[in-house]
Amino acid sequence: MRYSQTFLPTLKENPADAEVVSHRLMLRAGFIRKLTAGIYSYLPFGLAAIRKVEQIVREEMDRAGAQELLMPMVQPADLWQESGRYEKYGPELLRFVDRHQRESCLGPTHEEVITDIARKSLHSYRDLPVNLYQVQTKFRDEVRPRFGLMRGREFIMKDAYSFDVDDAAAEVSYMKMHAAYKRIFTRCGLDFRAVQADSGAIGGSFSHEFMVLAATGEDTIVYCRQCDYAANTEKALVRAPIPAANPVPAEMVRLETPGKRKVATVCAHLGITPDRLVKTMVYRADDQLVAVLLRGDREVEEVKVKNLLGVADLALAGEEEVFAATGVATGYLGPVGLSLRLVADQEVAAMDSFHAGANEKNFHLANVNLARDCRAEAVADLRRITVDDPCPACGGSLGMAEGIEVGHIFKLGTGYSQAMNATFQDRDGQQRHFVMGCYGIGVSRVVAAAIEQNHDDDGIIFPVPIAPRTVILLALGQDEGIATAADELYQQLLAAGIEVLYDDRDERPGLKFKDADLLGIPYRVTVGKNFTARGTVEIRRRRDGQSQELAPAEAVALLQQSIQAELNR
RNA sequence: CGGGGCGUAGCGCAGCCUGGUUAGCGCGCCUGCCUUGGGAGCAGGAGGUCGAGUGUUCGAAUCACUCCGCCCCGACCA
Repeated sequence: MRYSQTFLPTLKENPADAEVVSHRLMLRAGFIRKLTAGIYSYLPFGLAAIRKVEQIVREEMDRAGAQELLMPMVQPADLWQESGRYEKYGPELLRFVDRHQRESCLGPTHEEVITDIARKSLHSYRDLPVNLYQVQTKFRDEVRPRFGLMRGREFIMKDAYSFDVDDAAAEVSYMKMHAAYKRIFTRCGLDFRAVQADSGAIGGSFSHEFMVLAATGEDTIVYCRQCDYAANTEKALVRAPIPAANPVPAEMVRLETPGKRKVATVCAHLGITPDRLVKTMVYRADDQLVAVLLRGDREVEEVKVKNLLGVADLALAGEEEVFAATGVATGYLGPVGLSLRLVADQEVAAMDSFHAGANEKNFHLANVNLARDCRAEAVADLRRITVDDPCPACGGSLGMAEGIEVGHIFKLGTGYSQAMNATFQDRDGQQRHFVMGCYGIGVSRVVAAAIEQNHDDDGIIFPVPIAPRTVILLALGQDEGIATAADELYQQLLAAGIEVLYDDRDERPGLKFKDADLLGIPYRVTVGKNFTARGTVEIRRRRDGQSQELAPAEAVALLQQSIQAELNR
């Protein structure tokens, strides 16, 4: 492919509305263009990278025994009403009516459609197991699309759905996908972690997220330095603390703390450390106010609170709201005699005594004991895990990292098959519900994540397997001999089966180098002054800038070999 | 949805507060010369409903109101 005939509109300057690296670079490298908020066109090179990922995904899904199909994007509302999600899904589901006034929606995911297919066409246990997948554009009307392809409203996703006769078989399907996902992301050349996304309420872990490690990740994960435990921090369980040695505290004491409302200032005033103070955070959980008790030096993990309370909405309540409900200004709130629902972190329950607000302006209490002095309706793990906590699995030491979620697999069980009455007949003639699993990969996000993880100040640094082209050939200068040699080398590279972008443009060297770096093509071959002088061309690796001078024929052989080696990794 | 910011040429911006010639600058684009190993130089040129509407005014990119769009920060997810 000749650059002079390629649609590759690179930008010298940074687009104003792109903050994140991958977004900025994809725009600058001419990979994508925005149509409207969260909706992008994929230009030829952006599409090429996406196709590379898709190809790897297809190969590995097929290898794992899954079969590709393609389902509609427009879906009738009644299917969603059947599963109950038409109400539950919320505004992220884009709804509309067609000319016949039929309610419809754009598919954000395809459990309903696939379950409908299964119930109509899978009738016997002999038909199972089945795993069907598609690579398709999804639409989710995200509250807040951002970061280019990282969180678009329209995005390309591979989604797979498995159908099994029972739990054990479903687990086998699940493990196959887990293994396939590992292969996929490894083959893409990404540094990733598979993390637990749910902590085994059913006696095992049946949901994993696949995280590409990158500083700009939206999620934080914890991992163990001793064992293979890894989890999204939101879901990482904190080990229950050992209860205090002396469970019989002294009597409560009222202490004056004038104007001291923050943990730090209260502690300084009282001469204690934050781990001796318990803070009372008030949340609005759906429509109710709930107080959450937590050690002063800890942070609430809102997902855990949400799960404990079983609510859909959780947000810190405003000061006025809290005052209206309790008559106490925030900063002096405490668990003793508080008129709100009260839940406590397990750590608080394990303390023999602590300091807390007195529910009276300018006063705090000392020697409070949860069991003796407060009426907590629940004690649970409600705080965010820290690197100082022991590994929930083995007690080892933890590390933390930022990650981008590119894949998510989980066992669905019979939720959908029951709601939609999808059954098969088993060996004994019984009708039974399919045990399902579903498995997603954000294909377009994988490309963005790859760039977040692999770039420098000059541009993208693609891993070979997902690079839109593996080699960029530069012809520098007007010299006839150089042009001829470059043309020849181009033909040789093509003949060797190498995907090469041949920069044959009549441009100055600096510009060509800059574009080559920006595009992130793994190998650059330059035919220039050294060819005129010594008959050699330069091969330069984008990742580390390592370069060498070689005769053209040797260059072709070396490239072929290096590329193959990286593809087989 | 709440909070903050921005809409002026393909891209990045100035001009607006303090209304008043043909609305500017850099990059990119076109033509010519020149140049060719890290985004060259010179000369000439094309390109604008100043986001939209309404209003104030003799006069609006500039002031007011309304609407639309986009970006960033918080609650969701591939």
